[in-house]
Amino acid sequence: MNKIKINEDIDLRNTLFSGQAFRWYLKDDWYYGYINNSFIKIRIIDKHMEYESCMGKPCESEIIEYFNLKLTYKKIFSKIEDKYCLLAYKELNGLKILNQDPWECLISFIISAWSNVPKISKTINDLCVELGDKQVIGDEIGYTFPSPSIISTKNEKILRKFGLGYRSKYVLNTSRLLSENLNIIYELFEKTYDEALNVLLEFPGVGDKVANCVLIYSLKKHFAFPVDLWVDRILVQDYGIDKKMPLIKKRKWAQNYFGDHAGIIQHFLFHYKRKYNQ
DNA sequence: TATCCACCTGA
DNA sequence: CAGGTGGAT
Repeated sequence: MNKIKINEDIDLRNTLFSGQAFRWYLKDDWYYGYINNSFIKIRIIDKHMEYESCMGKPCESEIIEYFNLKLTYKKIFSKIEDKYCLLAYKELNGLKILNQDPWECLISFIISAWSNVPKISKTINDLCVELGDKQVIGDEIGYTFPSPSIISTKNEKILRKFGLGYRSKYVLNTSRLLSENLNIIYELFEKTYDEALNVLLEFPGVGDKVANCVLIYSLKKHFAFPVDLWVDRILVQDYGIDKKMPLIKKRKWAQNYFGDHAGIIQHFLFHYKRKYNQ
């Protein structure tokens, strides 16, 4: 059994089921999912993460990167005085913001538009089962997330069968744009938040919310701040922001208020609101 | 620039 | 009605 020593607390349930990733599931005390598009099972026992993957992928360094284990949350929140942030941090200790694969993340959040977590997960899973490659760990079967060139060979009608609905043409056209050169999104790691945001907004089905999700959940832009329905409620109900304020203004207000790690704070507030508040 | 609404689908 | 976007006004 492979093991990684864990220094900070990790809460796998809150981390993997807080709406930032959609393909993890729990079975027999193990969490099954994908890191860099490779099937893996993990669990935490006595300050160690135990894992089993297929043929050495993902490797230890990829897992550490995926869970952002080098980032010290305590340090980030020690500079925060806001009471809601501190409450969410206290209640959700061990929640991590993941570094997912940007391509899968981009398509997943395009699919997430005006939907709900169970349906998003089902749709993505159907897509992978139909178009991805099979991977096996023990008795469990997994499927990789299909590449842009594979999705590009399909048409809107086929994608609708997977339950994508009107998002089908967004997924198809975004895939087509990236099928020639997927590097366009991996190059965003090197770009600033604003530059990367503007590149993402060019893709069909990607607005300010989806782009900011991709930036915070896969491209390590901690300043990114997705304003969805729940975060909007938080800003209006808890921070007294005018409900009528346009979405982008709300986002900028929050980034200014919360600072460099606004996106990380956002995820704590978001998950806390969903879990404990109405 | 700011508001309005169609767009798939399943609970 | 649900974790938006794009197009029109």
